[in-house]
Amino acid sequence: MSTKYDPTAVEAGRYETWKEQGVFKPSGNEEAHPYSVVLPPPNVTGKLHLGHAWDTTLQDILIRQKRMQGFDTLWVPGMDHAGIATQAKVEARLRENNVTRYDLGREKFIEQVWDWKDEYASIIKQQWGKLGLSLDYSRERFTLDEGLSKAVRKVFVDLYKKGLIYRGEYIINWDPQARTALSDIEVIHQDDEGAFYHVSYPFVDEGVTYDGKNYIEIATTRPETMMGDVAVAVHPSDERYKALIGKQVRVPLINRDIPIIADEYVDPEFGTGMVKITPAHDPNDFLVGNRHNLERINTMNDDATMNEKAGKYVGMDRFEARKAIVADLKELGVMLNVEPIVHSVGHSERTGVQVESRLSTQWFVKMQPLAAEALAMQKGDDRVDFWPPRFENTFSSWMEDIHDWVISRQLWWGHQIPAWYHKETGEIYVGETAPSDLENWEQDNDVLDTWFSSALWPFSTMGWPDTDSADFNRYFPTSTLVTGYDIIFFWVARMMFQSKEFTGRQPFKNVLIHGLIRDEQGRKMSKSLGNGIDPMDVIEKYGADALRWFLSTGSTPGQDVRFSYTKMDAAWNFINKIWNASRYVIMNLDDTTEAKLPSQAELSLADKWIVSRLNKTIKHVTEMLDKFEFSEANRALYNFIWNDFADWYIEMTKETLNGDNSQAKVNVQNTLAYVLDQTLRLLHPIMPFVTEKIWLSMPHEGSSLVIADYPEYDANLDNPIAESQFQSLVDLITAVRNIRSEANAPMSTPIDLLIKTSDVTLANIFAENGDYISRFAHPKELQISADVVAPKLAMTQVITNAEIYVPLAELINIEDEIKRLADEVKRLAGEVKRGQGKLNNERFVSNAPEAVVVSEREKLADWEQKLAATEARLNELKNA
RNA sequence: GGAAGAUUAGCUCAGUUGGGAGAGCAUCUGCCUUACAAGCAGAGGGUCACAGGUUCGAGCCCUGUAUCUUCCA
Repeated sequence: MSTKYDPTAVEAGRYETWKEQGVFKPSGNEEAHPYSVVLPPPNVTGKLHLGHAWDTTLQDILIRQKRMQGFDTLWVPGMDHAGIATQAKVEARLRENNVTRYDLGREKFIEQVWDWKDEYASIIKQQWGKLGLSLDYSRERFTLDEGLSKAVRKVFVDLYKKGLIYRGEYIINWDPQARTALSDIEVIHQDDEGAFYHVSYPFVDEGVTYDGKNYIEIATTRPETMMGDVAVAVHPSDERYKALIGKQVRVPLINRDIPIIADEYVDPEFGTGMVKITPAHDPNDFLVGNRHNLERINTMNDDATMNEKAGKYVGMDRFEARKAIVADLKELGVMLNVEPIVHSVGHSERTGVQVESRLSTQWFVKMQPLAAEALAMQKGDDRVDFWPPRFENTFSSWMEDIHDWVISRQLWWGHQIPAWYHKETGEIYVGETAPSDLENWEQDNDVLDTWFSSALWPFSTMGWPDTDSADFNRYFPTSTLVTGYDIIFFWVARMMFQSKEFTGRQPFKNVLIHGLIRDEQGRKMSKSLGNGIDPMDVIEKYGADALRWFLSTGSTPGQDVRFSYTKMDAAWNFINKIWNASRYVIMNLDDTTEAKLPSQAELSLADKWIVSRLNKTIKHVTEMLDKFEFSEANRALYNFIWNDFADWYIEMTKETLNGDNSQAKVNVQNTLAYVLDQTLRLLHPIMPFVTEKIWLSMPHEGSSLVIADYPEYDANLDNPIAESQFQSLVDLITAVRNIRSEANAPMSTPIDLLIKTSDVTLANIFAENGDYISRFAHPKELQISADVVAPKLAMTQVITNAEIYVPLAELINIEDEIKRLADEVKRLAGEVKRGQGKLNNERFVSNAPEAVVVSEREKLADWEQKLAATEARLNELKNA
């Protein structure tokens, strides 16, 4: 083994070996409980980023731990076709050669997208391997594969037959670049700089005035939609405008006469309290238009250029048209005021362009009944538990105020809608298979929203709609879904209502929600900022295990985490520590060493102590992982390995291993191997590569840690007495180190060590462990006795039930020592006072739990003893 | 406008039934001790945002305020 941890060497070939061994497949053990996870399918749009690495690492930790614990584990991989995003990428690639998808035609274009898909799918699979994910590739799925497409068709047809899918002309969000409809949640609202254009609309009839003027003032942020104006609305109870209701005003530029109407939708407080109504270009106006039977004038083409309804502006892009219209209004003298404002503007999540509200015919899912079922499910036994629980509010408040879901997309890449229109009669046919007289029908050109298929993922990947399929019966509902809070609406909620509707069950028992990964400055990683970090680069430099350690440490559930190279350094350092501790252990084993714990009778104090500490760590780590508290589990492992095992236990074993007691040596070897073996098992789900590598280099049974048993807590191994006795030893050694440091007396400087104690047990422990004291404190002479007489020129440390003196005639500055002791007395006196204050408080003694009072008494006694001893020594020095 | 989260050491963050404030990094001091100098040993450093309240006891529970972030409208 090299003296430094080299992740490249450790990880090379390991993943391939695991795949060959087939250790990622379910055990198929009928006796075992199943534990299943479906991987959130990454988009085939591109490579995996750090967010994927985080998400999948958490899943792999869970799956690997459960597998080792004997569950029949299944982790299903797969990818998402990501309709709009992937299509946009392929179109962009074509555009480089001045080709559009229309030049190619639908069929040829789709072929190109499949090529793209194959290219990125293979990159993504490589990345999964680099991360070490224990996926069952024999069950890999793709949202567009035959089985999943069948599920999609069945769901569409069933919902249609139940009246939960309908087709109609409504106002929807339109992406004019991708030229497709978008659902509400695919629109990102952001504050943009714009303007309120105040325009005068003159009254048609002579003599009509308001506020002494022959016009009214209308404010709009989107003057380019003026050509579609069909009314002006006021609030019915707005006293200012009551007299105007029913009057006509004339829209400038196109000179259309439109009525002033009353509608409750208008907010009298906002602006002038008058709004122009443009039903074909605004969702609220659309509703107002419906209530008043207003005409819908669509003035734009699907690429957001103006159409013939826009008069002279026809052919202009919407933003050009705005400029031209503003100029013309100024020219006409009807532009009263231009007021710059910052307002919220919708942008397409995928293409980034400003979204248009557009009137068009689309397919919708009627959400109310489905949402109600999902909400009801959450009140029963078959509920989905959110971790942390607050995210259930995110889910339920969205579900409670749900809008119908636009599911048709004017794209080519995706599941084509299983609806056909009769060429002559116009009749609609919806079915899982095409009509038999296909020549008379034309299939709907549109495809379904990608999320329509992702929503079925937990059961469509298990063989549904074949409800007799083995996987569906064995592994559904799944155990845990892991994903980020940013797609609770997009995905989690939709899986929940579709699963409830079609399987009658929860799709997963738990949903673990994590945050986003940010850059060192706390900014979101994005292409435009160029601050994204490729997980493969990180793995290249630090190894997958270090990345996984970082990703599972230092953040609390649901909270964002900042990536930082400092933390990656710390992760690498920790693994290097594990590597070297293991190296030490392995170097010191014999051929006969077994990773088996010797009987209690054969264990030394240090052995009992480390075993007890390990046992507690096992308990804590298991409990924390059961609650998805990865960070807490990792912290316990870190402290155990670095502070307990490496800093203390290993250092102590050097005494025995270099000694001449061969039986003691064998026991220590076995204990070392046992503790390391157990520790590697605990670590394996988190850092699979390095643990496997080390484990295979030491005495072991079995072919791989992947399928080895996970450690279990054993109450018999808890040893509070050993822990407390060992602690005395640690306190003693620390005290001497402290004195050496204070007195600038390094280990090479010889000292004498005088321990004064009347505690016989303690004196025995120190005497029995004299070798350790020698090793760590290097005393020239060691004296342990109840009647030690300390010379004046000695430094003092007081520990529980003992006083420690180190005579240092040449090195000691008596004034400094007096000051140090005086400070110590002050500190101890404060502790004693605090303890007494508590215990003298009758209400504390009677109200606090018995255990707390007892521990408070013990602590006070300890402080009092230390105070008395320190004070005595201080007076001794002062009076001498 | 509604909701959620955050505010703890110089920096990044833990702190899970309320019972003496922690880690990593950074800083200071001393050590090449036969696993690791990317290491070891020792040390310093915090009115737990602010103001009230509940309690024998509050970083933790309640109310309000401030600042920042996110989601929704």
